[in-house]
Amino acid sequence: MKKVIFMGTPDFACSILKTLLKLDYLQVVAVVSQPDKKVGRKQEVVATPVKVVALENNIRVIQPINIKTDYQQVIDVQADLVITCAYGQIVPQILLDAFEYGCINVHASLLPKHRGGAPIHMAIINGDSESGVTIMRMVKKMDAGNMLYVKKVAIDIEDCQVSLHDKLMVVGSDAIIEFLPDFFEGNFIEQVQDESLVTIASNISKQMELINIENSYMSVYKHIKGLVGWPVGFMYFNNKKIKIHQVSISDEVVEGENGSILGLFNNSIKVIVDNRVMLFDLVQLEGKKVVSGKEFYNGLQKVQKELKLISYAK
RNA sequence: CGCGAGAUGGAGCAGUCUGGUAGCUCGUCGGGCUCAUAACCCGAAGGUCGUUGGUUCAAAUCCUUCUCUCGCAA
Repeated sequence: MKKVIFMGTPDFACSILKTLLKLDYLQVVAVVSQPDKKVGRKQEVVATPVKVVALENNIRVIQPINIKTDYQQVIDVQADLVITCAYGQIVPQILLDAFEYGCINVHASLLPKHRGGAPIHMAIINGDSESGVTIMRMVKKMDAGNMLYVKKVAIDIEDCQVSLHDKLMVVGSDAIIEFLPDFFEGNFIEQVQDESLVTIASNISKQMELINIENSYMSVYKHIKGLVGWPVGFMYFNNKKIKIHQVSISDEVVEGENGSILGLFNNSIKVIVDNRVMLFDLVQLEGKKVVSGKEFYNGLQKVQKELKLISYAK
């Protein structure tokens, strides 16, 4: 029975943790997660998803403020292996060296592409045709360690950040199940990452949430799709922010200014992008709830229907 | 007490500044028309304008209490 420490924070990491809990040849002896944070307008203190799962399973939870200095209690746990997945802090070298089997990480991209904190978002925004999960050794440099196991998945045209996230949760769990037995046996190959192919998927910045409607059709579409769920891309309409929560493509070709609203198709508004029709299915005006394109359109005054969706304020 | 927006028939909104007839785009129901579209035409039902109290001859509208929703910031 191997003793494992799991380190992770968001929902994505939960599925990995749950998978580990099902394996009978190892025991999760502790879980490390980010400190509870104040969230939302009311600033309520909320536990991380991984912490919630750990507590449900009566596993000890360690939440270092800064693991760079606050690592001793993790070492004291005395485990054989550390598995991390979207933990959110840089793990110091002393921890990387502290365990017999070392530290391995489950990363939601096909390394060396999309190293960093937002690999799923960037895979969609980039228009990639495939993604996957890479299990790798951890080194000091972020997501740069040797690759141990890769499992791919195709990205469909309709895939958004949320659907790819869900796919990768399944793939990640499968990868763990397939890989770990061989890993403990020493039956695996380490592959060095090709540094010339590295791309960085840093966390989504404020600026990246603004959709530039002047870009090409597919890049606008993929940009919106990549931000679905969180943080959700936006434009401006009538001098207010409008978030685009869901979008579809259409083959209809039209001439006209970008952002013009042509009317409705089913429950979506038809918007001109790059001389083609794009369907905005779910939108949300600043201060309002999420509504279908149809509901949004019904609420517009006659003059407002002449207004355009634009990518700059005023 | 972090900043801000909002609550109006079943849905989404206007009307509030400048108090005085409940409005728009849909949906629903009834009827008509029809080989096109988000179909079209005629008619109908449906709202104590979120909650409390106040000002006034008169409050959706002005002041006030509370509740809930959402955007931003974290």
